[in-house]
Amino acid sequence: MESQDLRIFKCVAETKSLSKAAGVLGYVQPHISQRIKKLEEELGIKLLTRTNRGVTLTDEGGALFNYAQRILLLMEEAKAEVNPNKFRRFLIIGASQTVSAIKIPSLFSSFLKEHGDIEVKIKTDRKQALQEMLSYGEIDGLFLSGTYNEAQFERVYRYAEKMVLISPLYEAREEKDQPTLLINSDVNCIYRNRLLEFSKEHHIHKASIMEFDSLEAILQGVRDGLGMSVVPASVVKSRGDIKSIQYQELPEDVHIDFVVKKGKQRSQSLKKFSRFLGSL
Amino acid sequence: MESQDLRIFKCVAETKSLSKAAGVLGYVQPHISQRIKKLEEELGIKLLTRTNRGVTLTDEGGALFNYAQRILLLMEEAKAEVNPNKFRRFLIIGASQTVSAIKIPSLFSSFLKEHGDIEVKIKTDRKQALQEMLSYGEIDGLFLSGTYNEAQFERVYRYAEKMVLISPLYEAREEKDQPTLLINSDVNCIYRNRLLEFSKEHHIHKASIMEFDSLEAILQGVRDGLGMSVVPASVVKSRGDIKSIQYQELPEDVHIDFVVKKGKQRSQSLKKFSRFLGSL
DNA sequence: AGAGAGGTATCATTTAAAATGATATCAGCG
DNA sequence: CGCTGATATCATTTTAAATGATACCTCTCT
Repeated sequence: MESQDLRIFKCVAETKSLSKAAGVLGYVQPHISQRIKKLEEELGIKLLTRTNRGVTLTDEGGALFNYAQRILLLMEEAKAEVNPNKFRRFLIIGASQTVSAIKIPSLFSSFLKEHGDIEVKIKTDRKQALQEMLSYGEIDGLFLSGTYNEAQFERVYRYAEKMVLISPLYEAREEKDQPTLLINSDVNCIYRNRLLEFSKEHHIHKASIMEFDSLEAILQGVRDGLGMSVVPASVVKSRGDIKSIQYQELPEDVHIDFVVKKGKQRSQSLKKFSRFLGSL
Repeated sequence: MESQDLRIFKCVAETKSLSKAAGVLGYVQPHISQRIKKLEEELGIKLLTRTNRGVTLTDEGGALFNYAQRILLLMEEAKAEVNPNKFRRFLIIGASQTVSAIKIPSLFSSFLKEHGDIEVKIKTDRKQALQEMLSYGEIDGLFLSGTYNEAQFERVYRYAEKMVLISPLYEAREEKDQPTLLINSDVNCIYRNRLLEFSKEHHIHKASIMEFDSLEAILQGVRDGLGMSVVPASVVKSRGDIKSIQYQELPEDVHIDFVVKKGKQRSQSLKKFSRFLGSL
């Protein structure tokens, strides 16, 4: 009985299927079938009852499953103990408010479904501060948009997001010559810059500007008729805000990049996360 | 990192030597060297410091050693839990008083040096009773001498032992026509029978007979001048009894056999014990 | 009843890893 | 200096893992 047998068996127990387990582990189904068979022969006991729609654990299989979990966890722990830098099981990922608010929650929830043993922390800060953290190794990776220090960082994933210009509904709108611009206080924020650009394009010169450091505050400001802003499309689309806010899609996409430090040894967890992003 | 790597590493840590570990595990030395090297590369850390006379653990190696012990123990536990009959880690061995007194202690002490995880119990009883126990599966194996039920049992090991006729020193001897015979109360005891045979050979017909069920009692009886007996040579040789007892080696050896039940599935522990006996 | 979907089992074959054998290297010791 | 007793390297063999093709079973849908 090798630890690999336990990994395979654990996966079979969890998926309740030889073929599903094969899929998850990246093997071909007959291999799983044979490994389990061999394990059963070695232990001298049936671990699974095979049915035409999957398998279920026998009592002994259940007992082995418990042990398998404990043993495999201990092996992970051992690796983490011996070389914490390489095998630690948590990730610290940086992201701006706008990115973290929208994409991150769903992203990590599906990541964690596959890798339940990895802990994830999100650090939200200004783009510049986050880059410094990544540079000093305080965080493992960083979601950002726009330019970044390409000498130091390396992009491992990119996705595109629509931007929308949001403004108050007519009823809520305050009466003024020029609208107020509600922007993020981070001077590197791509949405902030897009809004300022937009105001130039439309010759809104004397607009008053309010800075916020939270996305929620900006949205509430728009709802209350305070002024207009630019945010990721998914912010308004994923909420009930469609009724309380008027929005208009901007023609170009914003690209969100996930970058890591160049040259640095990547932890197992970071590798898994990168692989996960690549598989999307 | 596979469990096999941990087994190898554990053995290296215990023997403090790659070549010794290779010997113990039945591998060739370069293989151990490569496995450890690969493990170190995988973990990204040195586990051993190599010297010209063996190896010592680094701090990280020590940490891994702790985990390895726990993990491997858990794996043994898992097997024992899933199929207790096959993987239980204790043996119950039967032996007559005469055998158990002499050979067993040293035998098991060296067996346990190699297999510290196996528990051993010795059951001492009459030869017939022990054979019944073996037949009913109450014991795993049995040391005996002379004939046994060959249809049911199978010999896996045999060793020869000298017999000695012991008698009191001249000073202690009681004055009688015929000596008293001190014999084991087990009618199947080979020493008992040898003594009775001896007495016939020497035409000692009217000897009085005393039966004892303990070897110690017989020895003490001889010391006290009560009479003569036949015991394994090692009994008198391994003690300080050479001065208090007079002895004479008998010409033929007695053969002690270790037998197990035919056809029965042998537990891992029993297999290990048989292999150990074979290696003597 | 027949065809298809979705699962497991079997088996011959390929591929990768374990294990070996021969040999090199290094340090200590008489 | 040459021997001993240890580890390292490397080409080779042997063994085990993994695959691909295919068979088989049972349930479902038409």
